[in-house]
Amino acid sequence: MNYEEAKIKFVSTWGSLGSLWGINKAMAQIQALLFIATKPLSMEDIMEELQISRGNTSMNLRQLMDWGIVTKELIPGERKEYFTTEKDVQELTRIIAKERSRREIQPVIKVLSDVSSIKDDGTEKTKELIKQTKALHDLTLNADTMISKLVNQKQNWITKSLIKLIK
Amino acid sequence: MNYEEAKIKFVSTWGSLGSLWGINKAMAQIQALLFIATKPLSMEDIMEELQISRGNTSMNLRQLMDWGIVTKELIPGERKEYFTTEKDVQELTRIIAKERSRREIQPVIKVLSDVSSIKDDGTEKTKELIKQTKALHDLTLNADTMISKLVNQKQNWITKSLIKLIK
DNA sequence: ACAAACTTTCAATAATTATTGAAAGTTTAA
DNA sequence: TTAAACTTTCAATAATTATTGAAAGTTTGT
Repeated sequence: MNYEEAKIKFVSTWGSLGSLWGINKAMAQIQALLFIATKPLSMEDIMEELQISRGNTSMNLRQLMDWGIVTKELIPGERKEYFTTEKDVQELTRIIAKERSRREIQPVIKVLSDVSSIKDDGTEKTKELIKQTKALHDLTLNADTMISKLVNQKQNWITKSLIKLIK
Repeated sequence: MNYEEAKIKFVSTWGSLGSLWGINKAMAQIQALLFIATKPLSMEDIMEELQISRGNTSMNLRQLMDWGIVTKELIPGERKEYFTTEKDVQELTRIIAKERSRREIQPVIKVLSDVSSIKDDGTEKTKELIKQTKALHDLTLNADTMISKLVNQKQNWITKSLIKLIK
C-alpha cells in the first residue's frame, strides 16, 4: 500500500465510521483529511481532494467548527480561508466526548429523570416503568460522570485510567 | 404525566437515541417496549403498540436477537412466539459494548493498523500519515481494551470504576 | 464606490435507509 | 395430509438525509 492508497483508505474508513455514530460522511472525511494534512487546507483543496461541492464543504466545515474540532487559519496576504483540525488525539477525544455528552446524553438524562419520577399509581406496569427507567437513569448518569472524569484529565487519560483499572 | 404519556415519551426518546448511535428507530423502540413490559410480548402486541407492520417487526426482532439483547420465550400451549429483553441494565450494557466493539471498533483498528504500517518513503506527508494514524490506532486500542475491562466485570462496574477513578 | 475574490445559503434533487404488505415458508394439531 | 396459525422474505415504495449548484452575501483592495 502506497501513500495515496493509504490516505484514501484512511479517509474513507473514517468517513463511514463517522456516519455510524451520528456525524455525516462528508464531515468525518473532511476532518480525516485535515488530520493527516501537513499544512492548513483551503476549501478548494478539500473540494478537490474529496470530490464534493463547494456548498457541501462549506456547510460541513461550519459544523466541524461548531463542534470545536476545526479552526480557521488566516494566512497573511491570502484572501482564501484555510482550515486545520486539532492534531492531538487526546485533546480531540476530550472535545468530542464533551460535545456528545452535551448534545446527546444530557437530553436523555432529562427524559429518564422525568419519566422515572411519574406518580406511582400502584399498578404493576407503572412500578415496572419507574423501576426500569430509574435504573437506566442511574446508569446513564454514572456513565456520563465517569466520562467527564476521564476526559477532564488532560494528559494521557486512557492510559492512566487503564492502569488504575487493572490494579 | 401519567403512565401512557410516560411510556410514549420513553419509547420514542429511546427510539431516536438509537438512530443516533447506529441502530434503527424501530429496533430501539421495540427494545424499549420490552424493557418496560411486565410480561413477554407477541409480535401482534408490538405491532399494535408501535403501529408498525408485521414485516418490520419481524426483521427488527431478528436483529435484536442477533445482538443477543432479545430472546424468544415459548409459552406452553400457545402457538405464537413471545419476546423478552434482558432486564438488567448492567448486563444490557455489557452485551451492547461487546457487540459494538466487535462490529465497529475491531474493523477500524484493523484499518488503522494497516494504514499506519505503510512503508516510510521519507516524505513529510507520509511521515504525518503514519504518525497520526498510529496515534489513533494506539488510542482506539487502549479505549477498546478499557471498555472490555470495564465490561467484563459482571457486577456494578461503572460504580466500581468511578470509585477507583475518583481516588 | 466598484468589482474581484471569496463564502454562505437554500430550494431542488439525488442517494440512502426504513417500511410496507403480500406471497412464500414453516410448524402444529387433528 | 391437510389446513389453520403463525413467521419470514423481499420487491416496491415511502421517508429521511445528504448533496448540489447557482444566486445572494461578504470582504478587501484600489
